[in-house]
Amino acid sequence: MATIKDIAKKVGLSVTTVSRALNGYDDVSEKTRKKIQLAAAELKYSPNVAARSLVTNRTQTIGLLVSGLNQEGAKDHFMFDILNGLNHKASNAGYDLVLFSTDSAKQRVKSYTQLCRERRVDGVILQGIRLDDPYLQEIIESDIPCVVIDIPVRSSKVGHVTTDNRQGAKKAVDYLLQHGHKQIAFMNGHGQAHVSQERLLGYQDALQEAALTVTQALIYNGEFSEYKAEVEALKLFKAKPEATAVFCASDLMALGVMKAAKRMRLRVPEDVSIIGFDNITLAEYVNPGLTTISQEPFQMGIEACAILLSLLTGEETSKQSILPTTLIERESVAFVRS
Amino acid sequence: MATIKDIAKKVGLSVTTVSRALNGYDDVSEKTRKKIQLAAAELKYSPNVAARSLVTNRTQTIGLLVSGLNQEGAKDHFMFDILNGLNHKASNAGYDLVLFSTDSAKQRVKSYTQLCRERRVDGVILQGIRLDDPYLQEIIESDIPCVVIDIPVRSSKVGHVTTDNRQGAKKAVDYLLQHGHKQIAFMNGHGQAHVSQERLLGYQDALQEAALTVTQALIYNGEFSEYKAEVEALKLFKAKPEATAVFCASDLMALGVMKAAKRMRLRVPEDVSIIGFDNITLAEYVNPGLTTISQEPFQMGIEACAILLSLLTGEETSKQSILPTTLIERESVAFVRS
DNA sequence: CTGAAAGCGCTAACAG
DNA sequence: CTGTTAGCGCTTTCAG
Repeated sequence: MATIKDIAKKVGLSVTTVSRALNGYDDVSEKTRKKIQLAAAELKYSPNVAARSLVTNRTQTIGLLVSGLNQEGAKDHFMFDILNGLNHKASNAGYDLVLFSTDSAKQRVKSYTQLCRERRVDGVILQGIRLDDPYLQEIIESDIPCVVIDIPVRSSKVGHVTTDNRQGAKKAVDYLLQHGHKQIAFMNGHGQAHVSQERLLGYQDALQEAALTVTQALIYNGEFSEYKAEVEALKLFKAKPEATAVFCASDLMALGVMKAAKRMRLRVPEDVSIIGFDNITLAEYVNPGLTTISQEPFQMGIEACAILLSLLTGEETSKQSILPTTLIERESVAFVRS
Repeated sequence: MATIKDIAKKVGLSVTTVSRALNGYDDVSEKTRKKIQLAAAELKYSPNVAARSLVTNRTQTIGLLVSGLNQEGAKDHFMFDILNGLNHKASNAGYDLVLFSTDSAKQRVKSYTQLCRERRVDGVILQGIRLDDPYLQEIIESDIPCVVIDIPVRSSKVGHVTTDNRQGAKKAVDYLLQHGHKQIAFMNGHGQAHVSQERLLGYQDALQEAALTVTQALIYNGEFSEYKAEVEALKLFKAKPEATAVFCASDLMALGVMKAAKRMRLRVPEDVSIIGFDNITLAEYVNPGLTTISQEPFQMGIEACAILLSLLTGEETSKQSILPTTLIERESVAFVRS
């Protein structure tokens, strides 16, 4: 593999000049630059980024640190869409993405900070991390520029991007309210997700605004899992047959709830209305079509990358971004039967 | 950021000893090793992989080179599943994944070989590359170990993994034949995909075995796009109303064909039977459920990584892997009306 | 406009 | 068991 030295030898110049010519410095005559570029091409030269970053201390690499990357993620394509947005923005800015995935097993070996330091990533984007994650605090407090998705953290070297979950949840419940529902159950995710906390607040906001009382017995946790939600919904439908609607904190869970309804011989939306959150692809294809609150993971990826990039350049911009939601009307919500 | 030198200074030993202690060489006393490890922890030392790879010439990094990574890919989660399998295997082997994504625009700037050389990836996995890709040949002929997905290449430093597409396609058409269909259309992808070529062969095999003639007028190309397939299917249904079944080279295209059928007021499966390929998540949720040939992208990722790893260690194993398919029966195929 | 020299952090002979 | 030395490929003062 040709090095800068080989080029220098070939054209009879010093490595310094070659380096500067190739990096576009203007203190080199166009004539020699041409000569050097030609030689570089002939030798099929590629710069060695390892050598470069050893001296510059920058790697032009962004880490993507994901917890719980697995096949489940194919159904809700949240992670994939974020990756896409990230990649889109990052590659345009000349950065490459390196993927760090962890799970509870691997965490014990290396902390997130370790992972990032070893690879000397210029910055990192965190996704799918729980609030009680043992390594979250450490990396936030480190000097590694990072932006975390769906956890509101605030510090000089940390940004975050999330969806307006509270508002989104309120929209969903308001919509149910407008359809005459008064006994509205809530299938939430779990307590260690910030989005769940927010969506719970939105649920409460809506009910309170409608002068309805929030009853704990109508709130379940489906752990963001389709199957778990189905199991919980079965309990719900048995314990609270008076519930005429359920707001689900994710579309995947909404699918689980629909399955439960079917098993209980409850028709959607005639007997029970269901509204989801996310607007995953399945929501559109499923029968009946799932009414839901859409969020934009692709855009989140874009924004996350933009914030990180500004963190890297030291540019003074907003370090947070909260994206709006929109209600997507389909067929899973109906007016309550009188 | 602490270096090996800082540790050496702190414990009063040479950098060599520190290096060897940390890398688990056995020619260092357990006592000094302990001391060094302690000092390393205290200084929050992380090895600098750039420096290391500069001398070892290995980066412990695998490149994943994808063409056409975009949001469409969320629906068929092929890429995501592969990524998952890859990541699973790679991270267990101590490799990190770096993502290179290209599209027709970016390709002109840097060849795949360039990309890989600069980052000095130890090996690379190629996915989503068309047969007529201008840079495919170059990287295959380079000395970079690589394994390509869904293109059969054979050379000492190149492996490949794919699905038994010909056999899979034959299964699909056989199944249609068993249901009495004789006028079977084929919605293929495009000519620059090896899988399309194979699936076409499988389609022909089945028809010939049944002593039916293959008529070009029943074969369309949907470019693996849902929308394009819908448009083409509309033409098909108009031009060839005698067709009672269509085999689609991807589930996504099958969905497009279903939409076209609906627009033509053709019922699936009563008026027209449809069978897909891939077994994407949607296939199960759609109505009617889509009968299809399943392949295992996650497993492909695993195998691809395994082959690459063996290429890296120079281990002598098979450099190719062809995965079997299975027929998934759902509701989109019926017996032909007599 | 060009070159010499130092050094980024690490590993790897080779001695002792 | 430990240390000396050289060098990976590159950028970056500092001189000329």
